[in-house]
Amino acid sequence: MAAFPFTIAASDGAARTGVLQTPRGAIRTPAFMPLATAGTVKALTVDQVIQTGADVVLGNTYHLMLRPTAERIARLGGLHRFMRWERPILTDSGGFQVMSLAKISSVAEEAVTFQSHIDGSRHVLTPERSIEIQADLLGSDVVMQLDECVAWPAEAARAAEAMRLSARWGARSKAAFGARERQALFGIQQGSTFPALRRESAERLIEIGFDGYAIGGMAVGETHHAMCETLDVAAPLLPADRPRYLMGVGKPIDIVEAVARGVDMFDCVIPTRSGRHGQAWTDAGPVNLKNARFADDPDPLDPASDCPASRDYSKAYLHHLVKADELLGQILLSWHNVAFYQSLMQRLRDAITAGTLEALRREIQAKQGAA
RNA sequence: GCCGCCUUAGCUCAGUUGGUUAGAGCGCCAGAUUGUGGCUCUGGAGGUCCCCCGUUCAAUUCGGGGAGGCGGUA
Repeated sequence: MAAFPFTIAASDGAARTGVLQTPRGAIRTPAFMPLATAGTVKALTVDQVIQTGADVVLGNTYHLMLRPTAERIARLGGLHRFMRWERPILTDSGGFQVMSLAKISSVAEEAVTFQSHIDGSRHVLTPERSIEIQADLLGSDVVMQLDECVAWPAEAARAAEAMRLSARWGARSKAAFGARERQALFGIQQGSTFPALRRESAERLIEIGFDGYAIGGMAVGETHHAMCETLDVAAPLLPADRPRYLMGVGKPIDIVEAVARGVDMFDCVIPTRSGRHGQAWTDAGPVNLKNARFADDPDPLDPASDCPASRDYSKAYLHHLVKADELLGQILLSWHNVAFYQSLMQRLRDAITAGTLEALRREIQAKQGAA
């Protein structure tokens, strides 16, 4: 397969900054991918997402295969045209959502079967079908292999079983994906918090050979400390010349610590979901705009921001919108949060280039550490 | 004027066959949320049970009077 060029422009300790070049545009790393689960970054227009500085968004096999179905999206010209996002899209394989969302699911060697959370209908997802949906029907730029993600905490034997199944599914995914010029396939490391399992997983994935390597099985309930300890082991096991993607992470403090350990890509529900629930992420940590103390606060969230949502609306107004359950409250806070996360990534990239990551890390630890 | 019904938390209402700290929903005040069910969950504060008198060991509950509200009727 033709790997997307990944150029590392600067390093600072284990951290690195660079560009993953795709046919639909550059992804500046470290990168944060807002979630466009159902073909939309919830509450935001494509223009707003672009304004925040996002290079890539994440779409979801599980949701889109159920509604409106992958075949319909294919008939309508693929996911990019469907949602009017012409930049890169990374799609998740559906494995995680089957675990976390489906009413009933069972995992077998051949496939995972589950019942839709939407209407209870039964579905079967194989590694090959997940590749077909992502690569052929949705037209994803970065395709993720189907994997099995175990909940935390996990017994070592259970984690090993899921890790090895994920590796076998990785091989099947690679075979189904074949050689493609304009799309990339990422493998997913599993193994919970067990160093030996992370090592075995990495070895199996590298033997198969992927365009990028994800660290899965994190952000499933483990502590920040446990995540950092796992990353200490897991990240260096993955090829340094390929992008490393930590799936589902996280809070600003999580992202900073992962970047310092050599991770290049992230996705997380936090900025958009917490925005819809009245929470704004700021340099001083998360604030809940529902709190009565903002009722008379005339200042914006961040007067120095380029984002209109951060700069032009008072906290008193945002408080009112959230309390009144107005749609604009969800829109403005989602917009602000996605912009804040993109700003954070830009600061990380700049700090790595300047060799000052440690200072930024300490600053964010001090301000966001308790969050 | 007369008849009937009603008055319990900020709001809408349960309830107490008379018996320790009187409840719910919503609202309010906070918290949770990590490869998104626009879902949801968890705490907390808040009451002169309309007022007065009486009966009773004990009244938000029973009786009488009063005040306010709603409906009907002259």
